[in-house]
Amino acid sequence: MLQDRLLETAIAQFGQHGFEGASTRDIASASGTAMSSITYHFGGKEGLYLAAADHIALQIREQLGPLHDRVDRALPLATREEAVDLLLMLADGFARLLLRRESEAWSRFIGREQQQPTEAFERLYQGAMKAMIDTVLALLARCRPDLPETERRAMAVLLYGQALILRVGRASVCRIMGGAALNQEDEAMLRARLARNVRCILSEDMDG
Amino acid sequence: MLQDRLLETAIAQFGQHGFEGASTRDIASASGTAMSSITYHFGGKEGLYLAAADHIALQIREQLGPLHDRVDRALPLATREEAVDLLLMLADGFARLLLRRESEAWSRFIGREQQQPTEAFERLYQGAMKAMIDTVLALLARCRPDLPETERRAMAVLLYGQALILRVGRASVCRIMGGAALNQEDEAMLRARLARNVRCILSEDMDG
DNA sequence: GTCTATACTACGATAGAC
DNA sequence: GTCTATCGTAGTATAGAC
Repeated sequence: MLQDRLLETAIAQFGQHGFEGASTRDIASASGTAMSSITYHFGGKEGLYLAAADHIALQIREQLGPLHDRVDRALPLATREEAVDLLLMLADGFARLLLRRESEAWSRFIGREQQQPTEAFERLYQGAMKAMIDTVLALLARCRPDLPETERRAMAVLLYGQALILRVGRASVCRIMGGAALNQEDEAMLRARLARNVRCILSEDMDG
Repeated sequence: MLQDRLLETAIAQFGQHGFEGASTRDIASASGTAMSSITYHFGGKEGLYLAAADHIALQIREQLGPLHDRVDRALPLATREEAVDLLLMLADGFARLLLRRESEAWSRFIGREQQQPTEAFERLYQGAMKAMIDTVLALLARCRPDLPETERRAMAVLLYGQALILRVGRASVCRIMGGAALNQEDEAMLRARLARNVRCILSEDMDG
């Protein structure tokens, strides 16, 4: 489908060069069509950009939806220990997603929006991120009822950062791990260490 | 100084719009000069970009240098507990830097280079990041001699992520904390929680 | 629906006046 | 050193053919 091809190309190009750096001519020709198709289907460059954001939100929902649903269903009846396990599952699912090559294109797109939010960020947030964050906060409330709400929110932020760095700071991550790219063992170790961190933080001495 | 004014403007504009999105005309006029000054002083757009990267590395060294030196000097004689405290100091210094408004401009610049490394990343890494990472790894070796080297590197990555999210994922951080911007209490809580996470991870049960 | 042709704007580089 | 003027290229948008 022409529209989908344009969207995929747009995500890659906008992610790589930014909104202003990407050119509609290039996006169109890389999709095997003429530039004016973009005007026709999306109304222009900006319409294409927003449609790309919606497309990304949809992809993320498709990727994490099943896992997310499973966690949401299990949450109401979960004990504290089960909630810890659910959060570990969710964190690992997210980490796996961010380590996959396929996430590179759209994560660049999101990365730009994080630092420079436009209307597209609102679509990404409402379309994909909000539900996930709410679930994480609910899980944290179950795991650490001893902490004030604000501190649990801070925990969610820092947890999010530990996963996000795997994609957003990839250049540094490779340097720190000591190679040009991440190999299988690096990825396994990062995921394992993330799990240990989460477990450790969630089971921290509750007098604290 | 005209050069410095151009560099400051360039960091802001390159960070905001990317290399291709930023225009030398705009950078020049925002610096109160003509575009051809860029050609004269930096040889062109690319020269300005690389000089901007060097300028950022210098700024970071100036900001974190004193703290970093203090830690480096204390490290050789530090006990495990003292090493934990040194790492906490370093992490908090980094977090404070990333929470400051001034870090916004150059962090956007670095953020782009992280996902799309060019020669500028090499300069940033060699000029500012490498020394910091080495110190963190040395501190981790002191704190957690029980862990294999690779796992300590993974720890460094995840620690780095927890600080970096404060700047790089700011839009999400604000949403999670529940406001349009971070207020004093949010920042204090994020820093406190980061410290608790670090202490918790470093003092984790050493059986493994 | 998709393409070609064209209009208009803005870009970076460069030459030359001061 | 800094500015103005100009050149060639590349950007988006749009009208109209098919």
